[in-house]
Amino acid sequence: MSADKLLETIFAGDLRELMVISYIVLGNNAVTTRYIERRFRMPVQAWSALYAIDKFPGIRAKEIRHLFPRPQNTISRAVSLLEARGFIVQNPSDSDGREKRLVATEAGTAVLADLIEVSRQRQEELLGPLSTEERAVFFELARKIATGPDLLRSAVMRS
Amino acid sequence: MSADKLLETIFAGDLRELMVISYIVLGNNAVTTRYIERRFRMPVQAWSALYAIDKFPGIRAKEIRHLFPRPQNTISRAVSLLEARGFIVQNPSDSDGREKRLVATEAGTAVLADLIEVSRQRQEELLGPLSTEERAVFFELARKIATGPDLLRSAVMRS
DNA sequence: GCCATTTCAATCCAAATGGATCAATGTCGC
DNA sequence: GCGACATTGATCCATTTGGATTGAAATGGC
Repeated sequence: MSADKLLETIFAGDLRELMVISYIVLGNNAVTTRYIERRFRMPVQAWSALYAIDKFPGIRAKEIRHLFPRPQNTISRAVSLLEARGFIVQNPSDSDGREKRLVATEAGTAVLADLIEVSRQRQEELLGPLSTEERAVFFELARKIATGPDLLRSAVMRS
Repeated sequence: MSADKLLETIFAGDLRELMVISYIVLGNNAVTTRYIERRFRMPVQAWSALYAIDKFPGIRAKEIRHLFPRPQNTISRAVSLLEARGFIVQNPSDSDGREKRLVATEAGTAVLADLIEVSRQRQEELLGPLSTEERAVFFELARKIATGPDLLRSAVMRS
């Protein structure tokens, strides 16, 4: 059976919304993750962290998790990598000796600019099939889902 | 800074669409993957494969990749696991000795019914913030993105 | 028909992942 | 101000991941 036919059937089932989201993300990751790892020698979570640090100078590691919900040790390692590359510095917090305030360096901001530019282009490509209005609607609906109460903690899948 | 404030800022940047999609998926995966691994002792890709096999009896391993774009060895392992559990059988193809036609067993169909039900409930929860109309619009736009020409192969991120 | 090339799926193995634990620091009850 | 508990971030280590290779089978060129 052709790929199109297979997809059509899957996207007609009860789980269509989960399926289509999963498909977009798996497909896009295959392209994006590989490219970023090759070009920037950096796992995706490292550049996500750099993005967060640049946007919010002085952010703490645990706050990055609010933006990119990944395991804690993943963030910890990403931050170590960014420091080792000279893209950020970790300043011990004045008010709490456990915390480190993370700040991007000039080198970090510079590499991030390239990352953002290629990501923006990729975003345009990905959203190419949508008109400007559709794109705005899509974002607004996705934002509703993202900020809904049950995204991070589920009643039906409670552990 | 509060989690809400952080998100609001990220969702206002140039990469807002990528950010919101990534946030939904990372957040949902943290919940879903863990639950399914605990309850069904099965990685997500195994139940995805089972879903595909049940929907398309006789499907070949490589075709599953058209539905769930994951590395080839991942599918191969998932199929082995499903066979070891007695959830599918692999019938050598008549027309091509390399291929195996995959078919779900009764046990496979039974466990899949539970998986589908809990996933459907999770889907309702996740999409709770949307009205019925919004949900239909969201799906239609996501489907457009998913079936667009540049999802699986990128010009700006070509490797 | 024979050999080179392609395709399907399994396997190898270095690297990444993430749950669990740990050490250091802070907070709270009294 | 002392002991119990909580929180931050680093590290440990068994498991998983995925790019690369392999082996087996099919296809194509001649």
